[in-house]
Amino acid sequence: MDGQESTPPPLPPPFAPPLLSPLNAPFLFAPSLPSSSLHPPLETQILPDIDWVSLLSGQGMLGENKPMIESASNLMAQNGGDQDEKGNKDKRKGSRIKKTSRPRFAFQTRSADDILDDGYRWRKYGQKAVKNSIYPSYYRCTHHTCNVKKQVQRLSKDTSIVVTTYEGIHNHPCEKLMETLTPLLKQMQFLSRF
DNA sequence: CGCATTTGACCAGCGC
DNA sequence: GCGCTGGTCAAATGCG
Repeated sequence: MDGQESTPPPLPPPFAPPLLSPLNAPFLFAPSLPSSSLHPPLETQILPDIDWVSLLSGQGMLGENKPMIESASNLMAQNGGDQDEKGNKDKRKGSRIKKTSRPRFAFQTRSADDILDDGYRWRKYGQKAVKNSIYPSYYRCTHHTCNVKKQVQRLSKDTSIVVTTYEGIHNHPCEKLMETLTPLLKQMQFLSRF
């Protein structure tokens, strides 16, 4: 554990598709903007709608950039973004939604830390051993109106690689980003008066 | 005291 | 139809 990897958090999913719902547009690119709290990843791969079997069995895509935006936006178009999940809040029954029913974005990141600071606040709601992975953790965005989830797990073949999967699109601005940008925006407004 | 994490149980989807 | 697996819930616990 040297400092080799104080991992640069990969950019959260929403950064991707300009094709996504215009409703979310204002926030789509936010997290990808550079800021003191959002460092660029040292080594990050974006994965298309994940093939966990090949991924976790060592055939990961590290080394070959694969665009995932298309598959993600397709999913989005089919499902109307993270708008689903409405109506199945009633207790546990029926609360589970079909897998792949929401846009998903995955990153491979070489990191010592499981938690990547993407500027949003996350609450862990579960962790359990699954067949092809080492105790993946499940997180949910703490924003009350936001249903975005993410799954964090390490490759069984190479535990230095963290695979982060985002599901859904944030429907609110990134707090940290806003903190960072606010003074900048004010300054720009001020300068634009001249 | 409030919020986040842990953890076991529960449940739905999928493959056989 | 049954069993397995992954994903989620929610109570208990920990921490600031």
